[in-house]
Amino acid sequence: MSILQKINAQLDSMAPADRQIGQFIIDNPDQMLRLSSAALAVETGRSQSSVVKFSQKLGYAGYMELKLAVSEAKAQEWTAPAGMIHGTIEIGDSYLVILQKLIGSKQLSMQQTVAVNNEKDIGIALEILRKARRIHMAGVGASSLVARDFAYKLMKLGRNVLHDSDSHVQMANASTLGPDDVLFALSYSGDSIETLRIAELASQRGATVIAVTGLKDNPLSRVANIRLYTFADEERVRSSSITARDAQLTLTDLLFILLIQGQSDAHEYIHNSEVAVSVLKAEHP
Amino acid sequence: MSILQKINAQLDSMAPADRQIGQFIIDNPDQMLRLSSAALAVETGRSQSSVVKFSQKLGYAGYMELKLAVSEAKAQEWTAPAGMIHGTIEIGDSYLVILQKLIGSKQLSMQQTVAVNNEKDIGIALEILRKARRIHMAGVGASSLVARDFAYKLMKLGRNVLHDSDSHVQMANASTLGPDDVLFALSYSGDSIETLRIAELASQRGATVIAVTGLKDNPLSRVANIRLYTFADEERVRSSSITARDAQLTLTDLLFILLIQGQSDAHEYIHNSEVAVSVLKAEHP
DNA sequence: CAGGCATAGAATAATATATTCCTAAATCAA
DNA sequence: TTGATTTAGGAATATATTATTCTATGCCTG
Repeated sequence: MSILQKINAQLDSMAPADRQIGQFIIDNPDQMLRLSSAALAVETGRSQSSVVKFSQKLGYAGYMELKLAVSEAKAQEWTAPAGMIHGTIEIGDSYLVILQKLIGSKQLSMQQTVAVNNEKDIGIALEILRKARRIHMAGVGASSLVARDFAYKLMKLGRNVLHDSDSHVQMANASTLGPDDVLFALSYSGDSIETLRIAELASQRGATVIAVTGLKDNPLSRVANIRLYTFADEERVRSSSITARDAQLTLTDLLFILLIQGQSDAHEYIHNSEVAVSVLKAEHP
Repeated sequence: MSILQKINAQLDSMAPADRQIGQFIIDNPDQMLRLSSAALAVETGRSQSSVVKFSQKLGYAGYMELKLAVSEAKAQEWTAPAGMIHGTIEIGDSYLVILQKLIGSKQLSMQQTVAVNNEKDIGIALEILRKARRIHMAGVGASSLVARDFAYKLMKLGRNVLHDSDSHVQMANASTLGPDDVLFALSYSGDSIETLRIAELASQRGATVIAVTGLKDNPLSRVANIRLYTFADEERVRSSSITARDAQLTLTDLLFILLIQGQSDAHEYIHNSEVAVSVLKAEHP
């Protein structure tokens, strides 16, 4: 939690002088960075000592430390954008605000997604993907596109991957899975009926099931042997699965990169696939 | 460019005292933030005044300003990760380093992509998409997935969109386009032969062509009426089109959000599509 | 209503920063 | 080579900033 948010949260339980100082900092963090404690006191109509005490009450050694904390918070704000930190994208929003909210929530989803999966689980999933005789990707709707993207990438590494956007075909394929095979199932809600049934079938047939779902408890991850999670910032970009898709892509990209790391001939494979595709490029660019 | 990089770049052309101070700051930025000018002088074996002068030579009013700049740079480092700022993901990299490099380059691509397209061009593209009788999406390989993702989204808004992953089908469809129609063509390189031919055909038939390509000059954007650009940080995540795809998605997501903003019944459409899909969800989650 | 307690400003002490000044070394010109 | 001139860089100092202590005031509680 950034210092600005922290101040904001505590604002109500503060004494008048502190509240006034805190409010000013929240409203004008940039200006505050250029003010000395005395100057800030003048701006807020309070005393210089109150400013210092304010800083100390927040747990900092003094005003200077507070300034550093604010500067840091400001710098991270472009990452998780300015002002209305928890705003949904609204009808009246300006172009710039929409931009910031969109980028901000995309970034948040990405960061949280890598944060909620610990290295150990990722490592286990990698090991399973490495050893798999055959990998089957399951996912419908938006998740189908992520499944396909991941499938393409694994194919580039020479892995034996199967994916079809038609869930009936997926189901038929799942019926051929065996103990050495892996089902990689994607569903943000974790309760898409087709994906769930496919996972159940794969599980019955002894295949290892890796489920990539949202954080809350869901049927799909209950079926799975390995559970990986995605975090989507639905708060800000409501009514579209943009961030859920970004989170899934972040996770599959990470797995892909890590697979490359562990496969010594990976770059060779990728190079070959690029050369092959380049035949289909225009000759004079 | 961050202040740490700037110092690093100028290091060679600095006088001994300044070089020593600069080196210390580059090596221990965290520590530096907690040191006073005098304390830093002791650490580096130089005088306090040299520290202040060092700050001023870099263009800051004084030591305090330099500290703020360093703090900011440090804070942004998690965004564009630590240390080897221009490193590709290497074989020996640790899990954390890979994570940082991956997230960092994803974020960079997103930020740069919104930065390279000015509001005016985006606005024109939106207007064209709004007025289009029919929108045809073209794109092969990884771009095909982005095209499909964007197509799904526009369908949710009730727009008349066409996409098929098979380039022959795309070409056949393009042959039916007319002056009121729009071809939305995606290709990072801008020289995928199929996409290019489809765009040429669409253009001949009088359709408006919107091209989404990388920044460098390319055949596809030359054919187009409207040129939008994507920025991919291929530097760090080499040998895969991860960031190029992220950039394309960022751009199409932005267009989608902006279309929603300008269409009063958009949320209704989306709501209806969600209700419709929810029939396919498991009943007891 | 007295005593304790919290608030907050004034005054002051302590620190930190910026400037000035000075010296020694380096560079340059004749 | 030598004297003039510049430059680097530290010591000293002036200034500014920050932190602490002290005190007045109001407020609550017993």
